[in-house]
Amino acid sequence: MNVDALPLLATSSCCQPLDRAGLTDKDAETTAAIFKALSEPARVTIVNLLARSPEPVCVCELTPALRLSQPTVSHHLKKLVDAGLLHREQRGVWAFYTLDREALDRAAGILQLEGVRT
Amino acid sequence: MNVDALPLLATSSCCQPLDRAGLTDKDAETTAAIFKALSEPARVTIVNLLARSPEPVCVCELTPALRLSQPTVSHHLKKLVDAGLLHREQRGVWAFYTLDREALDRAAGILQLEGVRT
DNA sequence: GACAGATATCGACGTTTGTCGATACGCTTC
DNA sequence: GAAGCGTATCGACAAACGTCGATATCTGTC
Repeated sequence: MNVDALPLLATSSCCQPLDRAGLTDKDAETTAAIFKALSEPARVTIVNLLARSPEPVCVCELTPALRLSQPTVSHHLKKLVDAGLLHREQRGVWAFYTLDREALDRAAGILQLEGVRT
Repeated sequence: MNVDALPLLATSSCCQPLDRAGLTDKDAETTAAIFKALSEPARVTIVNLLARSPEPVCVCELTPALRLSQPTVSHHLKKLVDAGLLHREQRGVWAFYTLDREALDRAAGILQLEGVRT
């Protein structure tokens, strides 16, 4: 199986807590790439808009909300899809995007350490 | 109170779930900045090393582990401190760093949506 | 107070990234 | 199949970033 072809958040080693032992260079790279997807204000806003909608959201609705050009919005959407956080769905000429809430959950899991808390 | 002078993860509006309404441009910027701190493999490795240690860790221990130059490691540590994820402690000539586990928890909270799950 | 060692800051460099205009692609309709 | 529309890709550019060598700063020691 070609892991590199999958969205980051679908790979097997992507979502282990940050306090696990034996973190390889590749693991660190994968984890960093996931958070890099969320490291731009425009992409945070996209996730926010999708998180608040129970239905898939059209690009034609995202573009004016972000006040960015259409190619730039498309660029950010691709980054989020590549990271595994969003799903794309074609409806006629329109493209609709959905937030993968489970993927977001798994990303949160990376930040939840296993150690006993006081 | 000058919020800008505080570590990101200590500001009041930093850690609200990503599905809340009324996300401003500034909120998106703050949230993105937090994840940007975790968007580099070297910094992920630093957090991993600190998460696995119950004691503060010396820079002199981090530098060889990261296989990066001392100025570069210092640079990454500063980024993580500025984000509010790490604390710095001076012990003689040595600098020790500690992971702020509560800050990491709050960062995880951003990714945990409040909506009812199916 | 001069010295030695650990860490932070500075300056410079190449790479990556966000942004946009222009253009290509895919779908629907006539 | 031609035209129109929504979206993705391409090419270019400026800004941001990671990296390192050189240097400054701070601390403890003699």
